[in-house]
Amino acid sequence: MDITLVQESPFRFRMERQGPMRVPGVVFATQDLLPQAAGDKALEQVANVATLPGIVRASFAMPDVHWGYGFPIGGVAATDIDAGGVVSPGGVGFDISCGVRLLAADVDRGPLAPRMRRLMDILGDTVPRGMGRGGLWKLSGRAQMEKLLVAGAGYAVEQGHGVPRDLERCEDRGALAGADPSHVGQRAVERGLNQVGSLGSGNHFLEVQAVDRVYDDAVAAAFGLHAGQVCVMIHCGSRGLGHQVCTDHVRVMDQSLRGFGIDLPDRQLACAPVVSTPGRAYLGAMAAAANYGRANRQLLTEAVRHAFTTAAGAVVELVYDVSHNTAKTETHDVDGVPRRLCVHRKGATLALPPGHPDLPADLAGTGHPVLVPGTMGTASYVMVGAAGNDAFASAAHGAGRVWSRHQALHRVRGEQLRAELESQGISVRPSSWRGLAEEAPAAYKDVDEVARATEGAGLARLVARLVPLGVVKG
DNA sequence: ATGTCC
Repeated sequence: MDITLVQESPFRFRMERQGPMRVPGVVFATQDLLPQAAGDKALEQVANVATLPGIVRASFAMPDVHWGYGFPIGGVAATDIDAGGVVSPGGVGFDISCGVRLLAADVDRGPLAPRMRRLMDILGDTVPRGMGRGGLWKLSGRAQMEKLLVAGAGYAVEQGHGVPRDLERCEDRGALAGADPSHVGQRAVERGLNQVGSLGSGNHFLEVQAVDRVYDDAVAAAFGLHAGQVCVMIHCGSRGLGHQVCTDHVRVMDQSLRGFGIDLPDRQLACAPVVSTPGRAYLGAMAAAANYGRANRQLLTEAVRHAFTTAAGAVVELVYDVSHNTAKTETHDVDGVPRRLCVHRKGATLALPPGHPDLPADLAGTGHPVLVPGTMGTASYVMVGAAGNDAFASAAHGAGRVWSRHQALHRVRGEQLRAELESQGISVRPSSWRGLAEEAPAAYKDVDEVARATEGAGLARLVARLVPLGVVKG
């Protein structure tokens, strides 16, 4: 297909429907943010997604869009469940329920400074990270795992890992509905037993940050944030369990495609009707893995609280926890008619507008928090859902890669990067030099530009900018 | 993203 984008407005580009595309493509970006490298396949993936059975409105891409497995990362696609719409594991990603949790401390960066070294030492010693290596909580076996897979962060809190108030500030109150552990295979369960409360690797991290700037005082106050305040941002997912769930169900769907008569431009878009045996099985397993990811972030919160209490006598509260790799059943108006949709958000954050019934009561008038992690040398953003978002209430989830991991390794040395960050006053506790180099700030788009485009496109509004003080790197 | 190949 010949991919041509037409600029519709300053932050919105349109890809006309052609060939097997059932809907157009829509990319929210500035010219500078569009994938431009020769051979970049992200926009081709936006077009491929537009061919999926049952897709409605458009195949959307957020400002941080980049190439991924089947779907682009930063892609949003909704299918009509009652009109043969499909669910695709590639539209969620291998790291099911990968997401971000933001915590706010009752201390500002100035007073914390003398305690920062000790705080980072404790976090560095107590936050499990890297490949394998275990987690904070070892589950006893499948029976206990199934409770966690159904109740997510709620099960962790019930078992003493956190306080009930935490759940008030979790998307879906900490548990995605519809989890069916019977569709989570034994290998997935075994991989997950010893990884609850672990960061993993790749782009996952735990950062101590400070609120650098507030754009909306009222919303920031509703979120419990003010300028100068110390925060902690946790970015991680469902580890080996989520990966195994994706692998297992992609295989099943790949084999069932012919039976459903589904023709795809890319085998990585393997999918099945939501209303089908493999479709329901995947969604049940996906929700279970999503809940594992949420419990994972709940356990890591406990390590943060311990470190802040010990190093600084400070109290840490949950601002919000969002997943940015999910497929959720939601009702949206399509052409003026309410439809039950399967909304895939792969590297995209739920961004409900003020007044939406699914918001926590104390944020009902504010809107859904949108957490946009940047890079360890730049900044991260807190945004809030806005009215008029036609991408099914979705927004960006991060900066978005521009260099492949291979390119980053070729151009950056981990030891040198750490020295540069330390000289900027950013404390770094890596798990490997290679992993650090792959995540160099230069490997990413400009997160300030991504946040500006996200607001300009009407997807979400700016609330606060956070800057890193210390990085515990997965 | 991932016991970076069962």
